[in-house]
Amino acid sequence: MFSPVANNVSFPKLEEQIIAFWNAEGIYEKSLAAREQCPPFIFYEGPPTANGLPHPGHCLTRAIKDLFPRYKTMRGHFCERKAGWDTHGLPVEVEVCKELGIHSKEEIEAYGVEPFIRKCLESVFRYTKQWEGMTERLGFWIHLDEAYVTFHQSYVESVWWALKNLFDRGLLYQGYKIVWWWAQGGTALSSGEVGQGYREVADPSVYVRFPLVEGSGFRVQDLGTGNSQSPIPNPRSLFQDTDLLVWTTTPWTLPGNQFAAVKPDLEYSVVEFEGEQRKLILASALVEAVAAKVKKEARVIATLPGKKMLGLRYRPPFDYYYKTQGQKEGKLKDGGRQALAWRVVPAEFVTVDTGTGVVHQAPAFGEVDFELLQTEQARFAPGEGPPLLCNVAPDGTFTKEVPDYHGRWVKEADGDIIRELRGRGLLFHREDYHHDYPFCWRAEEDPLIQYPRKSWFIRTTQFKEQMLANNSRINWLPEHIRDGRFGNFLETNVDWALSRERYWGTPLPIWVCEKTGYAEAVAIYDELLKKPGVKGTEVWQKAKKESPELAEDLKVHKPYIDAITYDSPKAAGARMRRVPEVIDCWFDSGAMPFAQWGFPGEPDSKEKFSTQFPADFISEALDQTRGWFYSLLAISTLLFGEDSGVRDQGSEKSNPQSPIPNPFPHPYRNCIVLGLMLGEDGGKMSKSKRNYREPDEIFDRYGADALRWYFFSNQPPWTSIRYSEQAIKDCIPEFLLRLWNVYSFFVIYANIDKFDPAAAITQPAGQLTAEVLASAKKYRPVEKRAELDRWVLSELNRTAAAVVERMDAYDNFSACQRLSEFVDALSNWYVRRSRNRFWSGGHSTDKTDAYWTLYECLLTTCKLVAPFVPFLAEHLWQNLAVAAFAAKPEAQRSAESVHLCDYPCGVPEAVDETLSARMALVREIVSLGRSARMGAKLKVRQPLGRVEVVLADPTHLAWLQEHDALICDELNVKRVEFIQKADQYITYTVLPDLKRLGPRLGKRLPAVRKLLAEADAGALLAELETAGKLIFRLPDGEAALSAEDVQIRLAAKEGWAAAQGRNCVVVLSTELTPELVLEGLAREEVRVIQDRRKELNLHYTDRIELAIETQSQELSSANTANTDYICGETLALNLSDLPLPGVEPVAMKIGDYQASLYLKVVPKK
RNA sequence: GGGCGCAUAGCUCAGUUGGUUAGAGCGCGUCCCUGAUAAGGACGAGGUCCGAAGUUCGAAUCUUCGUGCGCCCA
Repeated sequence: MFSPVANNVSFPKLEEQIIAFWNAEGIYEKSLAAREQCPPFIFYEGPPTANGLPHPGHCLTRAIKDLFPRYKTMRGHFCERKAGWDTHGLPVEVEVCKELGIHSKEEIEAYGVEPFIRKCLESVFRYTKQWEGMTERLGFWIHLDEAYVTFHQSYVESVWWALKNLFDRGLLYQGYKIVWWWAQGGTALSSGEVGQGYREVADPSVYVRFPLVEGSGFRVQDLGTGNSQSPIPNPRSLFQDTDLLVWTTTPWTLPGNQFAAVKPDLEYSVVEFEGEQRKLILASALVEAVAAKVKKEARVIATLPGKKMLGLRYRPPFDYYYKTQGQKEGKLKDGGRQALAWRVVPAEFVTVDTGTGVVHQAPAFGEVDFELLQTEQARFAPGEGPPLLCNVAPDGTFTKEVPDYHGRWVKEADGDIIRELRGRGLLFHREDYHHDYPFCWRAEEDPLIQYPRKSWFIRTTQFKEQMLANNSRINWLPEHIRDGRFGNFLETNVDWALSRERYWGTPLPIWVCEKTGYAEAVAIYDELLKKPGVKGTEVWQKAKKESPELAEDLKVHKPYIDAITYDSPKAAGARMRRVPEVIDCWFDSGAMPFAQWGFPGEPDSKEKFSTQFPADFISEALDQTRGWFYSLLAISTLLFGEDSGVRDQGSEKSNPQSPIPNPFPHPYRNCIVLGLMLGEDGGKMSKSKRNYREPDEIFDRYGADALRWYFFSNQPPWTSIRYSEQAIKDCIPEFLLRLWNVYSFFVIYANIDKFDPAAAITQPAGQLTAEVLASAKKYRPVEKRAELDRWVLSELNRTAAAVVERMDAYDNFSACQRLSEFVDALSNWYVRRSRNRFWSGGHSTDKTDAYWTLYECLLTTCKLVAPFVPFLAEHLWQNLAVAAFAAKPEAQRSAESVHLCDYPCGVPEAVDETLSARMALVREIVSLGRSARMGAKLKVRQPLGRVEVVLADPTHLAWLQEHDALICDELNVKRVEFIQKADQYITYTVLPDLKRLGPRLGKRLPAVRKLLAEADAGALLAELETAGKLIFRLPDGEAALSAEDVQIRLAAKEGWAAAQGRNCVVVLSTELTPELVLEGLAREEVRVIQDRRKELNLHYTDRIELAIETQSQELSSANTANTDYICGETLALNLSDLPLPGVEPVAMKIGDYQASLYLKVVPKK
C-alpha cells in the first residue's frame, strides 16, 4: 500500500519534513559515503561574507552550487562540499565603524586597534544563523560545520606560505601606487567608496605655456623635410620662441610636473595667435576650439605629427626641481643618454576631446601619469631613470620643497598658483570646468586627491602569458567571458596591488630590518617565535589572560602580530619589525584551493589539497570576474603554473614548492558565470526599495523547490535574471503540481486496485531500476505492452539521455525544458489516454501493464528531477519506493533516499524514435481535430460520424490506420479515414527547400521561387510523380529540382470544418444522425450524474442506483439507447425511469430538456 | 570615457552553423472537461524581432554605426 495522497498539498510544509528526515538519517553524509571510492568531482565554494543578510541573489548562487554536485553525485562521483566564510576586509571595518559612529583611521586608532578588531570579529558572524538557515532551507548540501574561515590561524598561515613563496621568488615587491587619498582622514579609499562620492563641481581649467628650450632631445634631423603639405621651415626658427600649450584642471599639480605627453600619430600645429609674442603648439584638431575660447585669430604656420616632437625639452612652470635637476641625464638601456625629465614623451591616452592634446604629467598625482613615469623609468638603466617627485605631504599640504606654498592645502592653493602663472605670463587662458570629481563619502566637503603611497605588489604581469594560456583552457559558461570580459582583463594586466593600510585582514608577513632595510617573509607563527631575540609575544599573552575567551586565531592578527620583533641578521642590535600593512582580502579567497586545507602546515593537508585540485566546477555571479575568478587564477598560475610555462619564465623563477605539476586549466575547469539578479522593478535589488522578498518568506509561501525550479528552468543561468514573484509562483502548477497530480493519480488507483510492487518483487528492491521491476510477478516485457506504454517508456528514456547530455554540458536550462516536456507528456497524454485502463474493473493484463509502466515512469522521473527539486523528489520516493516496501525485511527494502540512487541515463534500446514521431503526429491530428470542432462550434461531447485526415507525407499512413481508435476516442468520432487525394478539401502548395537549394542555385533562387509559386501545384506534383523531377528553364540555363528539393504544403479550402497543420489537414463530417444526437445527450447526462456523485462525496468505488424521470421523449430515447454506457461510466447498477423511493430528486437540464435525477448509494457488502 | 554583455508578444523568457508560417509559459479572450476535481485541458487573439545602413538569392541570426539598459573599470 502507498500512503494516501492528501489533496491539498503544502510544498513548504512537506519540505520542512524532508529536511528533518535528511538531518535525522544523515542522508547527505550517506550520499557521500556511498561514493567514497568513486572518481571525484571537485567543487570549490566561493566564500560569502556573513556580515550582511542573504537575499534571493545569494539563493541563486547557492542553488546552482547545489545542483551540479547533487547531479554528479548521483552520476557516480565523489563530491565533497566544504563550505567557507570570507571574514576579512574593508566592508567589515566599515560596518564596525558605522556601529561605533566613527569613520577615520585616526578615530579607529583613538578607539584602539585591539578592541576594534575584536568588534570586527563579532561582526563577521552576525548573520551566520540566517545564512545557515537559508542554506539548509534551500536544500544546499554542504558541510557548514567544516567550513574554512579566512581569519583562522591555519588559513592565515596557508596564505602566508603562499606569500613567502612569492616573496622568496622575487615576485613580491614594494613600490608606489597612486590611490584616491582622503588627506584630512589620512587614508586611501577603495574604488567602491570613491564611486559613491562623485559629484559635479566646477574646477579651474587652465591653459599653460611650457616654453621649449634647446636641449639634447632637440634633434633637427628628426624633423625631416619631406612633408609637402606643410613644409617645415628651419626647425630652429620653428621652435624658437615657441611654447607647448598644456591644459590641466588641477593647477596644484603643476609644481610636480615631470613630462608633457603627446600622441605620436596625432597631428599638431604650430600656431601664431593674434597679439601673442610667442608661438604655441597644440593638437591641430583643437586649434579652432582654443581660438574660440580666447577669441583670438589663430594662424597655423606648420603642422607635424606628435612623434616629431618627442624628446623636445621645455622649462616647467615651476623650477623648484628644475633648477637643480633640469640638466640631469641618465643612461638609457640601449646605450644613449637622455634628460631625466621635462621633455615631450609619447602617450596613447592623449585625446582631442578636451584640452590641447599636450598633457601635463605629474606622476605623483595621477594614475596614468604614474604609469607613464614607470614606462619612462623602464627605458633607463637600473637606478638611472627619473625619480618620482612628490611635493605634497600625506595631509594634503605642500612640503618645503615648494617653499612658496609650503604648508598650504593644495586645493586651496589653486587660486594663488593661477595668479602667479598669470603674473609670469605663462597663463594663456583660464575658465571654469564642470566635471564629476570624487569627494570623501563620509566627509562631503573633502575632495579626494590622487596620491602616491608605498604599496606591496605581486608581479603578476610577468605571468600574463601563462594566465592567458590557463584561461584559454577554462570552460567558461557563457563562452564569451573567456575572450571577452576576463580575457581582456588579463590582457591589460597590471601588477596586483596587494597591501592595504588597514586593520582587519591577513597581516602581510614581512619583517624588515629597521637599520638596513633587509626584509624576509615568515610563513608560520611558531617559526616566528623561534627567531633569535624574539620579543613582543607578551602582548598577546596578556590579552589572552585578561579575556580567556579570545579566539586563538587572533594572535596572528593586528595588533598582536605587530608587537613581535626579533634580531636582525644583518645588523647587530637592530630589530626586525613587521611592515604595518594587511593584504587585499581577494588574496584570501583566491588562496582557498590550498588554504581551505591549511596547506602545507596542517596534517594531511598536502593529501587533501592534491586530491582536491583543480576544481571541476565553480560558480559565482558576473561581478566576480575581476574578484574571485581572477584571484583564484592568478594565485594558482603563479604558484602552481604549468611546468613548461614556469621554465619559460627562467629557471630562477620556477617554483620548486609546487606540490603537484599541474597542466592548465587550474584551479577550475568549468565556471558558470551567473547573471546578476535584479529586483522586481528591473533595478538593482535594494532593501530600501523593497523590490524583492526575503528568502525565508519565499520559502514559506512557495517552497524551495519552486524557487529552485524557477532559477534552473526559466533562463540560462548567465542571463541577468529579474526577480519575479509571479514566475516563482507559476512554477508550482506548471511543473511541481503537474508531477504531483500524476503521482496522486497513480497512488489513488494503485491503492484501489491493490497494485503492490512489494508483493510482486522478490529480490531486493534497491533502486527499483527497470531490471528490478522486470523481475516482478505479472510484469510483462515492454514490447508486449500497449503502444501507449511503449511510447511513454521510450519518451522516458529519451528524456533521461537528453537530460544527461545537457547536464554534462552544464546546461541546466535545456535539461529542465526536457524534463518539463516529459512531465507534460506523461500527464497530458499518457495518463489522460490511459485513464480508461485504470478505471476498468477487474485486473486485466493491460491494466497491470499500465501500472507497471506508470510506476516505472514515476520512479525514474523522481530520480531525474532529484538534483533540481530535491524535496519533491524525495517525498515521492519516500512513498512510491520506501513506504511501499517498508513491510519487507530490511535487506529487501528499497534505497533509503532518492539521493542515494544512480542517475538514470536512458537505455538506448528502449528508445523508439519512429514511435515518437508517430505519436507526435497523432497528437497533431487530435489538436487539429479540436481546432476544427471549435470552428464548427461542435463540442467534444457530441459524437460525430467521421473525420478525414489528409496527410502531406504518407510515411506513417499504415500505422495511423491501425491506431485510428485513439484518434476516434480523443475526437469523439465514430470513424477516421486517411485520404490522399483530397482535392475537394485541399489546395496544395509546392515550396522550395531553401536550405538545400540556396547553395546550389545562389542568385538563380528567386527566379525558381517565383516560377514555383506561379505554377499550378497539382501539375507540378503530377510531373514530379511521373518524371521524378521538375525542370525550370531560366535565362541562364535549366534548373532541375528533385522531390527532396521541395516540400508540399496543404491548406484547407474554405467551407469545411477543417484545420490545417504542418503535416496534415483534418476535416470533420458535421452531419448529425439521430443516434449521434442521442448519444450526445447521454454523455451530457453522465456529466451531470458525475457532478452529483461528487456533490454527495461518494468514493470512487461506490456503486449507485440511478433513475431519471423525464417528460422529454428525446431524453427517454437517449437513456434507452445508452443505458449500458451511462451505467458503466457512473458505476450504476441500473437505470430506471421511475422515481427511486426515499430519494430526494435533483433537477437536471440537458440542453433544452428537463429531467429529475435520483441517485442512491448501494451499501457495500 | 573604455571594456563586456543585453534589447524578440502585455509580462518573464527560448530561438540550435543565416532558410519557407519566429516559439514557450503566464496573462487575456473563447470554450472544453468534470472519477487526477479547491484540479486538468483545448483553441484563439497578440510581434515594424530597439533603430539605421551594409553583406547575402535570403538576416531576429553576420558586419558597422546609433539609441536604451546592466555590469566591470576609469
